[in-house]
Amino acid sequence: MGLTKTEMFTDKQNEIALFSKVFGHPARVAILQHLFKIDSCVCGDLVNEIGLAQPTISQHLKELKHLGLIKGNVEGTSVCYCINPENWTKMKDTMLQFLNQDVSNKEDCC
Amino acid sequence: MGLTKTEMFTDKQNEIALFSKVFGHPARVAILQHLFKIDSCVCGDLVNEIGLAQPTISQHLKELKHLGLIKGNVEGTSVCYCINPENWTKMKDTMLQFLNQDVSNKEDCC
DNA sequence: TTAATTCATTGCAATATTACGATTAATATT
DNA sequence: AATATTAATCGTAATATTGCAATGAATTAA
Repeated sequence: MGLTKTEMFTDKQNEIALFSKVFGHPARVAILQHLFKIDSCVCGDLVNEIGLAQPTISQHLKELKHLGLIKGNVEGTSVCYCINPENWTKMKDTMLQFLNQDVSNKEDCC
Repeated sequence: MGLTKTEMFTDKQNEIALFSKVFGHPARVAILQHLFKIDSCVCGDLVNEIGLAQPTISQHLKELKHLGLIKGNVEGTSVCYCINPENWTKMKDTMLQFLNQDVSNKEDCC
C-alpha cells in the first residue's frame, strides 16, 4: 500500500526509523558531512558542492531542519546552515542504543 | 523523478545511505531488535511478534538479508533467521564514523 | 500419496520520494 | 524605484516503497 503502519511500533522504533530515513539518501549524508567539514556555516554553496539543483538541495535541507539536525539562519539574501549540536548528540544517543546491541552471543546461531 | 543519483556521491556516502535506508522502516528495526533479544534463532514467529502479514515480513527479511545483516537457515518447513555478527559490526563501524563527527566547534555557528 | 505447514514469490493498489522547471518572496545593490 | 541575487515553494513527472491477497515451492505428517 505504501503506507507505513507506525502505530504498531514503539516510539523508539519509529524514532530510529525516522532518523535513519533522513540518512537514507546520499545527498543528505553529503550535506551533513559538508556542514561538519566546513567549520563556519555554509549557505547555498551546497548547491555547487553537491551536484543537484537548487530546489532539490533546498528540499533536502528542509527535511534535515525538520528533524532538528541542522539550523538555518537568514543572512541578507543567503541562508546560513549549520549542524545543531544538541540535537545531533541526542540523535546519536538514540542510534547508538540501536547499533550497539550485543553481538557476542550471535556467533553460533543458525 | 524519484531516481536517486548515486553516481554523484562517494562509495562511503552511498553505503551509509543504503544501511540507513534499511533502518528507515520501523518494522525492520523491530525485526532486528527481536533477533537480538531472542538469543536463539527465530523463524516465522516474527509474523506473530510484529503485526504485519507474512508476505510483508518476508519482504523485509529479504532486504535485511540482502544487505548481509541477517542470515537465514532452512530447518524443515521453517526458516531460522538470526543476526550476522560480522556484518553487523562492519556496518556499525561505517555508521559510527558518520555519527561520531566532531560536534564541539559547532556551538556558536549561525 | 494426500494433506498440512511454512515461507517465498508474484502481482497489484496505494502512497512516498526524488528531482527539477517555473515561480515567488525577501533582501541587497544600483 | 528598478534590477539582481538567493533561496523557498509549487506543480509535476518518474520512480520507489509498502502492504497484502493469491499463488507456488518445499518439507513434513498422516
